[in-house]
Amino acid sequence: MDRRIELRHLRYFLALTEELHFGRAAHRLHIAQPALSQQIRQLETIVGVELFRRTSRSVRLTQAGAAFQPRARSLLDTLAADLDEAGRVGRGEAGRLDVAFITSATTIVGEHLREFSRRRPEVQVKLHDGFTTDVLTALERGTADVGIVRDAEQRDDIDLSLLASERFVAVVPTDHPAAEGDRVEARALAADPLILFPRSAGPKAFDTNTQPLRNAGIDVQVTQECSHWHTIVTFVAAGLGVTIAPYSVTAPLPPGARRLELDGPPTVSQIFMATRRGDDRPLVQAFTAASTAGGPARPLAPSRRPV
Amino acid sequence: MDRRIELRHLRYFLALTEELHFGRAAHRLHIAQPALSQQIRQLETIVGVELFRRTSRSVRLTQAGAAFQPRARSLLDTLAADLDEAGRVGRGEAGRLDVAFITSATTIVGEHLREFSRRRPEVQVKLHDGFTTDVLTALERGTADVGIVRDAEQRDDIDLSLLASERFVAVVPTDHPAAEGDRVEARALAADPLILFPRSAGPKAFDTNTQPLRNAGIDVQVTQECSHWHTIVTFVAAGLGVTIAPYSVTAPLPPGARRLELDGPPTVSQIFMATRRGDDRPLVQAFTAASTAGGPARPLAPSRRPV
DNA sequence: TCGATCCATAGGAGCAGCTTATTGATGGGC
DNA sequence: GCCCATCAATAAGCTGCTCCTATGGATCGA
Repeated sequence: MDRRIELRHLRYFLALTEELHFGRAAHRLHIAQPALSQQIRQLETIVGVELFRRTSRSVRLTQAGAAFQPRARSLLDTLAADLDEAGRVGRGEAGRLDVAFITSATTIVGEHLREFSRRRPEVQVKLHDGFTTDVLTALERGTADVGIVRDAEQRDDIDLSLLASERFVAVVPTDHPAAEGDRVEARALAADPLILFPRSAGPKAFDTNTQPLRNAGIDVQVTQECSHWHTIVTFVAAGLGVTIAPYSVTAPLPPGARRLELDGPPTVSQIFMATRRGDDRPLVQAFTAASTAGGPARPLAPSRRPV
Repeated sequence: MDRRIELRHLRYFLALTEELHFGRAAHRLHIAQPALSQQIRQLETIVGVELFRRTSRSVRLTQAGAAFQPRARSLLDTLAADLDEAGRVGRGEAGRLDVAFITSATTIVGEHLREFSRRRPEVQVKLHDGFTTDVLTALERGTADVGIVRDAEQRDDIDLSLLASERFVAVVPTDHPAAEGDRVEARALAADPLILFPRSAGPKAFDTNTQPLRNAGIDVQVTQECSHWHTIVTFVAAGLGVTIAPYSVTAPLPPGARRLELDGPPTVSQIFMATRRGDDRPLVQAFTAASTAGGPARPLAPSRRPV
């Protein structure tokens, strides 16, 4: 007789605490009265104490029963909420998403995030900024669920989906000869020292970034290597050289630097969302899908499950 | 197929989250592997999401499963604690006890309470002080579980058990002729105005309290009626008259009043614990029993129930 | 004293959950 | 490259628990 407690016991117990009448409580539970008597008795042997004091004329809660009632009630409520929550997580409506992104994409990530949060207000997004290598490492190791990188190369284990494109622009010191106009031809920068991130930080990104110069027949030589765009444009403003940068990292510019549109065949920088290949988790799917237009993603009336 | 969730599902789910292997988890649960597969599948249809991603080589938690695990764990732990608590309440080892007592018994109630709290540290005692009528009313109405009264008369619906006895003493102003000694004969107070509570506040208590005077052949006439002993002895100290009081309410006395032992046949005031007749709740029994000597009331190793 | 009410008990039936046996898929070893 | 080991899913039958109906027994009002 070492039966274990089941939720049935709690459900029956609570019905009886409310009705204080075996017949009515049983009716409400859609069972016959003897079944309820049995189960309540069983619960009492499990707990080891009398929960109801009954005569043939009345049913009253004992102190132990009175103490147990709110706890049982709360337990069932909690469980219902937990099931609901698990369901939402499973459908990608709630949960936590780790997003790793390169610092130079902060503006675009922010825009995307605002849209995603509107669609999935219950999802907690954890952000991690870093260099391209950090982002990819986080993705590989599972530290991040989604990575956001710029001009990445294709890989077997990673899916890329385009998040945004933006043109490259030139950034020159305000005392540069070309700084008086709004536009510049790449070849006009041939003699200037070039400030840029090291190629090792992202070969494909580096090559894309310098494409306008190579299109103009310039032999690309980086005079000053910096890791952060913020540092690069600051150095430009200080008159140490010029750079070619994706538009979004040049707004705003520090005083002393000036942005110029590039003449010639347009080259774009592409920002990708990167996910592990085969990662079909709903939240990941929802995040990458948030850039595409679409209706509200969550059902209007979340179904409440009986417990 | 609208089966309801049961604790069995949670127990099986948790075992599987820990083992991440159907065979081992089933073994630990003392069931066969297919039974576990069935129940997990059933749980998943109830929740509406996949909780484990399984291949024939591996079993992994999904995000929904990972989100549900700590909640399920906590639910079972909570339930175990709740059952434990209900058991303790049922055995009178925990819970709440409402004790109504007369103000003049404060000292004795305090002593009794200290002993009771030592024995039942988990019981929360709620105290209500008032006059004898308040105490009895609270007991009748169920507002109080135990009442503590002084020199009460027997009643059909209330059980009395003696808590303490104490002698009566006289209290006189320090300028009273008898105040020079330590003792006094009751008849020496015959001419003094008597300060006491009204007889209507408790006829039996009043009669007991005035017994020493009546033994001395004095016709008892209360000159000044007060409800609280504190007020009575203050009036005595102010020289308005004398009184006869149970010892405990005369310690300490305000300046200006002096306590004298009474000569003659001793009369005692009895303090009773009053309970509703037939109230066999363990806490009530334990409280009334706390005055009698006895070992520790709670088992040394409370049994932990499996859930 | 009789009847009504209501909880407990008794005995039987149906089904949920368990069992063993087997299938099917995956991955490692020779 | 084939075979075997591993492991979860499926199939089919059995067991035991929960529920049922019928009845007993206690209490209260008329």
